[in-house]
Amino acid sequence: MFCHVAPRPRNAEATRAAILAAARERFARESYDDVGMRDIAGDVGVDAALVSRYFGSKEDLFLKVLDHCGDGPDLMDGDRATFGDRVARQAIFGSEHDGQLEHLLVLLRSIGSAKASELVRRTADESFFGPFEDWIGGPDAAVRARLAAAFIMGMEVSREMTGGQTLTPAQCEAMHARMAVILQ
Amino acid sequence: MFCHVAPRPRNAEATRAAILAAARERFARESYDDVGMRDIAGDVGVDAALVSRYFGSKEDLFLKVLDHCGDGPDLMDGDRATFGDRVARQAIFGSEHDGQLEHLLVLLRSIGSAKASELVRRTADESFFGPFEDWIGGPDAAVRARLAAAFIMGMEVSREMTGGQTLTPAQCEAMHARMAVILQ
DNA sequence: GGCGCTTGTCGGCGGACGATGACATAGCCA
DNA sequence: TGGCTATGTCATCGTCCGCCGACAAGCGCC
Repeated sequence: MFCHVAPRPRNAEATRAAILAAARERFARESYDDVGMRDIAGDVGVDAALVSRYFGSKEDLFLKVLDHCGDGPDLMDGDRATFGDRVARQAIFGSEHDGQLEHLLVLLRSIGSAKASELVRRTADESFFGPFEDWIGGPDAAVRARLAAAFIMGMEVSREMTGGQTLTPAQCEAMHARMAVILQ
Repeated sequence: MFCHVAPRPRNAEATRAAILAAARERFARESYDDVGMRDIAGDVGVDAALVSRYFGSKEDLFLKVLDHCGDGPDLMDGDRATFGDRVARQAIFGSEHDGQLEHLLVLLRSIGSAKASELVRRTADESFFGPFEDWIGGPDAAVRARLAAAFIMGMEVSREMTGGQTLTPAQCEAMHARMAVILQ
């Protein structure tokens, strides 16, 4: 029997990227404290020491993830007109991969851990709120960006806390859509 | 020199209550994972082993804190008519002791830690959302309660993440007040 | 083929944590 | 006063974590 798994090709660049992707996924699903270097390394299929070697410390890795928040699908992708409906659906019903909200989830999970919170505080503005404000545009863009982000994150929190047993999701979505319209 | 601090009087009931209060304070400020038994014990001025003895495990202590969420000042105290303004002010500007929002903060901090999150999921409904729905009243109380709670928590998250550098808090508050009115 | 650099693994160190059982002491009651 | 129980402390265990230095294995080059 060949009981070995296929060994990862010796490609530092690809391995680095895979580690970063796995870390991003983990940090979007669990808190900074709950994610261990061994977990991330296990996802990729390498040793935990390699993660330390490539990214220095856990803090540095987390910062790298924050830096790359602009990659992949974004909640700013798509038509402005359908923003409310689109985002409300994801925030309230979730999605198998939480695609567009992944960046916000990373920020959200950092709440609590003093270390991660501090790191986020220094980077959230330039890496997320700035582009978001620009995308929203119009008067009071900063205020409306923060209100929208707050509402989305709060909805995520609420959904996780209650496990989604609200009996009227349609009304929830309708109200959220209305709120989004108001913010727009 | 009398270099000893005044020893705590031997009163199990009072000590128990002090531990519970300190734990509640800690859990409202830091995440479940970041709060250590030694921290709580240190706040009260007792040994960490005593906390374990009185409350069993850290989980049990956390559950006790959740049970006593109904004590003290509550966000449901006060006139319904001023609910939006009052809560918006605390959520956006904060307060030295975050008085009325303390319960929500405990719930909020649990996000991330898989253990705490699971505990909250089982108790949030009956200990918080239930009374909140009853207090709100009217049609779709459940939906509106969750929307309001989500918005408040999201605002807390946002405030902590950005460190409160938004330049137009007055407009923020005005918008939140309008939102509260809409929900009401 | 053999050398040398890159890529990755292994074992372990030091520290923090929750939990536990043995021990000390204060305060009450006879 | 002398003992007894409630109250609190101390030392320690096992576990998990981030991190690091030493080692093994692949791959290009002469």
